[in-house]
Order: sequence, then C-alpha cells, then structure tokens
Amino acid sequence: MEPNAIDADAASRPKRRGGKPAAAGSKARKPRDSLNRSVIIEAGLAIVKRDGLLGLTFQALGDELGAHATSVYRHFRDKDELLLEIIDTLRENSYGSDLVSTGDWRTDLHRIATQIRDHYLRYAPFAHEMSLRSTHRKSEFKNVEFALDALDRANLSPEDAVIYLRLIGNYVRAMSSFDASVSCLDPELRAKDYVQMKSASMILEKSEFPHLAESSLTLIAFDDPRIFDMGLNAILDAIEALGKSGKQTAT
Amino acid sequence: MEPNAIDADAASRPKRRGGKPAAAGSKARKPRDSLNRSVIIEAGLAIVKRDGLLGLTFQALGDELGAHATSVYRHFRDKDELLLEIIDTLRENSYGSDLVSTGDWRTDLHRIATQIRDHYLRYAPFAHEMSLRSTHRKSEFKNVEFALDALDRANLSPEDAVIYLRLIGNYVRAMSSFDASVSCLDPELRAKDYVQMKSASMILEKSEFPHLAESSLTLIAFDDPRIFDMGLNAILDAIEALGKSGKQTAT
DNA sequence: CTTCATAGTCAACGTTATAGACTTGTTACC
DNA sequence: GGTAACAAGTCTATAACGTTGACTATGAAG
Repeated sequence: MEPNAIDADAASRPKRRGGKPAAAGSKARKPRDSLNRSVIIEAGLAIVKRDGLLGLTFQALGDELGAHATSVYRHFRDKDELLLEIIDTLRENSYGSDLVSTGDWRTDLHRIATQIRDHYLRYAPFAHEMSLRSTHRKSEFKNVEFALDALDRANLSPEDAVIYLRLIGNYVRAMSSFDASVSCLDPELRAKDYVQMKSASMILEKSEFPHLAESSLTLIAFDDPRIFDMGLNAILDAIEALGKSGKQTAT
Repeated sequence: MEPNAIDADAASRPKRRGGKPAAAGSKARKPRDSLNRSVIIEAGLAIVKRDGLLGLTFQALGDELGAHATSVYRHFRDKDELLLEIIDTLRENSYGSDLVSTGDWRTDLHRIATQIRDHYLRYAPFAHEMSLRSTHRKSEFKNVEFALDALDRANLSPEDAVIYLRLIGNYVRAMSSFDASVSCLDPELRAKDYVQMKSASMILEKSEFPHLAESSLTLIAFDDPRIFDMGLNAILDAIEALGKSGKQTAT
C-alpha cells in the first residue's frame, strides 16, 4: 500500500520485522484494562498542572501512564476529545454541587459569577478553551436555570432576561478567560511588558501625553480582581435599574 | 493527498551534494533582497485570510512567496516574532490615524471602544493573541492618553481614572476577543452547539428547568453585537454616576 | 578582480498527531 | 477444554511542523 515502502525499508535496514521481541530490553506490556478514560484524564491533568497545556502530548501521557503513547487512542478518538473530556471533568468537580438561592437575586448572580471566575482561574491553562466550547452538560443547564430565575426575581421580562443572561455569561466567560490567560503568560514576558509600560510612562513627553505621564497606571495589574468585580457590579446595576422601571423590553 | 508517482520519485531521487546545480529540475533562486519584512508580512496576512491562523506555516509562507520556506528565518527570528509583527502592522492600519475628541467624554469612550472591537473582529484570527500581547507602540499610548483624557472630563479622580481605564480596556479586549474567537470556530461546531442547546431547552423537563424551558435563549447568538454594547453602556453609566458624585476615590 | 557579508537554499533533526498492522489477554461458544 | 472473536496495548510508520547549520550565489566595497 505504501508506494515507497521499498525505499523506506532499504533506508532503515536494521529494523526487526515481526518475529519475537528482543529478549533483554523489552518492557512488560501493561496489563489489560489498566487504562481507561478516567485514569488518562487524571494523568493529563497532572501533566498540565506540572508543565502547562503545551506539555500535554501523547508522548507525555504515555510516560505518565507507563504505557505506549498511542495506547491513548484506544480510549479517545483524538486529542480534542480528550481535552474536552478533561474540561468536563473539571466542571463537574467545581460546580457539580447544588446552587442554593440566598433569596436576593443580586447576591445570587454575583455569587455564581464569582464561582465561575474562580473555576477559570483555578484551571487557568484550560480557560480559553472552556470559554469557547460549551459542552451542554446538566451542570451547565443548572447554572442557566439558576441565573434565569434570579433575573426573573429582578423583575426582568423574559425577553430582557435572556439578553442579560447572555451579557452576564459572556462577560464572566470573556473576562475570566482573559485574566486566566494573562496569568498563564510567561512571567518573563509579563515582566517585560510591565517594565516597558513603566519606563514609557516616565519617558513620554508630558506635552504629548500629559495624563499618561502623571498616571499611576502601573500600580494596577492587568488581572487585578477588583476590575472584574467593578464591571460585574456595573452590569448588575443596569439590571436593577431595568427591573425597577417595570417589566418592559429594553431598547 | 496520496503520494503519487512523481512525489515518490522526488523522494527517492539522489540528492545532489555540492557541485554544480542539476541542470533540469533546479528552480531559479530568488533574486537577492527580493524578500523583506513587509513582503513577508503581507504574504502571511494573505495566508491567514485564506486559510486561517493554522494555515500560517513556514511552508505556506515559502509557497506564497515563491521562496524556500526557511528563507523567512533571515528576516524573523522565529514564528512568534513574525506573528507579533503582523499584529503590529494591522494595528497601525486600523487606528494609526488621529483620534479626534467630540467634546463629549461618553461619546469618545464609546467610539474608541467600538473602533477597537471592530479591529478585533476584522482580524478575528489574531484576536486572542492581540488581546494578550501588548506591544507598546505609540498608537497604543495615544489610545490610552485619549481615554484618560475622556475619563478626566467625566470628572473622575486620577486614581479612579486608571482603574476604570483598566476596566474598559480589559472589557473591550476580553469581549472582543471572545466574540472574534467564536466567529472563528468551525461553523460545524457552532451549529452543533446551537442545535444541542435548542433541543435541550425543548426536551428538558419543565418541572426542573421552568425558565429555561420557556426561554428563547437560542434567538440570541453568542456574539450578538448588542451584547457588547449593553455591557459597555453599563460601565459608562457607572463612570457617569461616579463622576457626578464628585472627585473622590471609589471603594 | 578579489573579498566579504549576507540572503536564499537545502538537508537534517527532533517533535508532534495520527494511522495501520501486529500481538496478546479475555470472553463466548461449541 | 478448545477455539474463535474481539478488545486493548504495542510498534512502526508517516506527514507536517518549527528550527538549525552548512552551503552557495550575489552584489557591493575595496
């Protein structure tokens, strides 16, 4: 089937083809059924924790599991499937538990938003992928239902509720993913950016950049947690105002 | 694409080692200095437009330029440097022009935010990288200065101004990058997600998910542009309120 | 005309994801 | 118990990728 099989074979002569495995160097084959999805997911998670997302290769998985790299293919179609499965597992861990309403819609929304953000930051290397790929497990529907209920109690019409649900959802996803990605950047790069910004704001001519020259921009980190909170509160304020103005569709 | 006879032949052809160039098959070498940074950047941009970010390989660059793939290394240290340079070029294109104040701080902030979002969406494949890697060119400082000036006119104290600048900046970056990334997702995947969500909201038991079952969530796309605008206005409202309460530091 | 730096070329290397053939352990059935 | 079928672990191979270092042609300076 391979058109250049002859060439390849000739080029790589000293390869044992079939026959018994070499006695000495051969390692024991893993016992049957010693691999399964959850073991592999666990191994993958350990690798990412140790070496980051770029370290997650089939080779690394094989090493971590003491198995051959390609064995993973018996359990996952491809890398993407494995990745999504890992993300799903993490989701189940983080907010598989029940959501209990405090009775106050604003507190409820604030808490669930913070919970999701914490989840993203805890598993920062996965954050970008998490924000984009929705897997529609039950836990996700529970979150949506919980938020819709809170928005209802905030006196929003169903039409407004869905659109503000999207706003909150996208805000939490986008901002959390952003902060998480920033936290994953090579520290060397972050430091370089920081110094550049600082020296720039000192060097820039005051005449051209008066505000920038006097600002203390460098005192606030990109991923300062207060920022997320302020934006979230601004959105909740908007919802509150809309609810107080009575149940009617927003422009 | 299957390796055909010609390919196989090429693979097994004896390679000339030193000496005169083989007469027949050798292609003309590119004239000296026919490559340079801007030509390569242009080629890279064309490739990404055509095939997406994943298509941007040294091989593709070589093909696009009619040159050998590794020639690019004479002009860029590595792929990362090329990518950042492309992003910088795009930035220069999009908002290298002057920012003219309308006199109204709110309109100014809204306009610059929209401008940046448009930029992200126009060059969607680069959006994620753009949001994280700040390159500190002059155009960026101009944007910052412009925004700080607007916040000053909104009656914010310098301390509040920097923190709200960060909020707006992160909001615009994060949300725009999110929307852009969504727009880059394999359309097949997006459709699958959409259908899953729709069928789920029809199937889910009303008793357990009453709001979700009745919601028209699927009517609003993830990256509906209205969502960005609503969040932005909420933030601007917060700034307006803070400005009206007098120049004092926010909690 | 020679020298020299440099830009384009080429082959090679180490990784990566992945496919297909091979092997071995387990189970189902006669 | 023997054997057939299947499943799971292994191995080899391949194409694509980024990157390196050696080679070579080119054109400007001396």
